[in-house]
Amino acid sequence: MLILLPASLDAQLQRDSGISHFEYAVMSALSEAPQRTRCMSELADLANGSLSRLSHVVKRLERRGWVRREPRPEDGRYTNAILTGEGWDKVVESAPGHVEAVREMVFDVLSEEEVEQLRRIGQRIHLRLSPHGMMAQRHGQD
Amino acid sequence: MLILLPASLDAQLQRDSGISHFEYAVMSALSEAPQRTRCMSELADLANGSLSRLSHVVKRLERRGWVRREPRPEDGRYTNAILTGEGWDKVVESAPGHVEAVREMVFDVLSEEEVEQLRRIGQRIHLRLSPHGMMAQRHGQD
DNA sequence: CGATGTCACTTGAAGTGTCAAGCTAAGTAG
DNA sequence: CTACTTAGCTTGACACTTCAAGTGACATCG
Repeated sequence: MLILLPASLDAQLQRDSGISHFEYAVMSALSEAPQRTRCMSELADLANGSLSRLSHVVKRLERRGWVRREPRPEDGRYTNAILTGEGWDKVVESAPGHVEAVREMVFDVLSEEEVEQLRRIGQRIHLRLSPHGMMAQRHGQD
Repeated sequence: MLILLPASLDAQLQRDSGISHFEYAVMSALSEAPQRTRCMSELADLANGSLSRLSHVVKRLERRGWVRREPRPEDGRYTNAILTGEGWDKVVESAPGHVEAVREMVFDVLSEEEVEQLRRIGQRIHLRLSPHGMMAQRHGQD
């Protein structure tokens, strides 16, 4: 399940929208940000990827006209990635299909009770894996 | 969680044993087979990968001395992949660390009850995603 | 003011995955 | 026996990820 589910979700996005799940995550994170803008390192964290990977991907998204980059005015070390109008349209066009796929693959086959159980289980495992979760480990509490 | 867990498991294997999760799955599937032997297409299914990907990976495993290939005697279209002695040792050496990682990341943070819930939930989603699961769905095409 | 350090990011090369095309062995029809 | 089809697998080109090294902007210290 841990292999098939991510692969299936990736495949749906690739098939229906021509983008990878990572690209979707990046554009989606931008679409929810104030000014549709975030700096690269923040974006890398949100999309769960390395800065290097993000840099390559944003270069491709820029080439496709969905994102543009500019240095942050008050500190030139930061690079702001900004979702363009076309990028916004792309997210709006891709999102419903992706959400529907998640519903079909996951929520449709579970009862309401199971959804709640999965939420708790996922939360615990996620907490254990996130950097913060490692801290809490010794004190055995969440 | 769906992003972090596979990534963390991959990272553990890469760090401690120098192999990818897919390579581990391939060698593990061979180690459990009669004669430590399976044909390529069967192996691709078991490891949840394409035949092409498997072919490339087995070529690399062969170069590292962990697997060898030979045509099946009674039907030359099939290629048998066979785990070597060294390959067996590699699996035996890698398995405990990987099993322990899964335990730490998943089972340690869940109660017995939650483990049982996760088993049921995983089974349902897996069934929905596997080719057979699509059939079982009430004739709904997508 | 210049040297040094750090931070945020980019780049190029090497490795890996994917896709389409090709190869060989076995089966089938005339 | 020849021609065609199918099954199982391999290959090569291209795209993506990763890793190590590099760049430029700002901060600090003498």
